[in-house]
Amino acid sequence: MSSQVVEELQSAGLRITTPRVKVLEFFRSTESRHCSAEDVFRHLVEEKVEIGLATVYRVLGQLVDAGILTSSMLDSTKLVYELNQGKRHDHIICVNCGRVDEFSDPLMDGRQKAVADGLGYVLTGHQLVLHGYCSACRPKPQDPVTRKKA
Amino acid sequence: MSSQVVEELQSAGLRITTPRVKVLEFFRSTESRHCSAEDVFRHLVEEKVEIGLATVYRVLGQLVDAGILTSSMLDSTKLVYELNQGKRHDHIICVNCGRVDEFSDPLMDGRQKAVADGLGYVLTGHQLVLHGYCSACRPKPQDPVTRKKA
DNA sequence: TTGTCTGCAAAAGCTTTGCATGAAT
DNA sequence: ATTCATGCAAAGCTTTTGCAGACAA
Repeated sequence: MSSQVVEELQSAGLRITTPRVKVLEFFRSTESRHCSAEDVFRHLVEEKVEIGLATVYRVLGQLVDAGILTSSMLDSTKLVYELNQGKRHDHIICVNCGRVDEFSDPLMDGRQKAVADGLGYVLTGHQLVLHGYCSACRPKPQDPVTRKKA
Repeated sequence: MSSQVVEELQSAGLRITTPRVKVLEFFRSTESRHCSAEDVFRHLVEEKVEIGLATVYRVLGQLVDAGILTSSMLDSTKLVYELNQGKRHDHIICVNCGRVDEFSDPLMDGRQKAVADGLGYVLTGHQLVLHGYCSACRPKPQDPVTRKKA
């Protein structure tokens, strides 16, 4: 049980409990940055951690409140959580394979602020997800289907 | 029963039924452009229309498929529907009073495409909602709370 | 008539909550 | 010893689906 994780929980004012440690360790160890509550739950159950789904939801909420995780609605059906690495970002998701990439673009932020201003609003935040075909899924020039006959 | 609505349904290839007519007439008559299924259902029930919530959902889906309505997730808990007035747009919602405004900004679209390109994606769509304080809800210069003492 | 639609009730999918037990400090 | 957290089951919300009866064309 990583002491880094323990310290992180303590400085967030959270008691050290198995569910909290395991959930946070999971995020620190997994390749897949974006996980739903169900994803986390299944992973932990596979690792023989005794935990309830309701607890996973509760812990995820606490970690978000503590600023350790962030959550976002990537697909309009469920929340996904990821480690908060400081820099705010938005997501782009491949409509074919589900791959998710992150980005942050000051010029886009500027446009959002300008649009809000123009409508008399003081911008406080936004929710943005781009959809498209990632480089692996989009038709390529040398693709048989799209290549023109000689 | 408006013949305009009837024609609209017919050219969409939909049979003329009471639920379809009533739902569409509701959108053509209401001030509030953005309504959830529940909103539509309650309004119709108040007007003594005999209709089931499941039917409202089915009809809304059909009208969206027909391009007569569009739907969007403004608050991450439920879909809202609105008349499709041709021009694509995004929304900005007041975090205080819930007011919704619409906008469309070519420069912002340009940034989205540029960002997608930069990540190797072919952009196909997006989901965007801005959040902020509308002109009525934001602190104004002459506001007692914010005005500096002389 | 015939194929489609409706209403109702039940179910599905994600998330939250009530409650008694159990663990952390 | 207290206080807080957990697990389970039940409930909440939005949306979908199964089905028998009802309706449009």
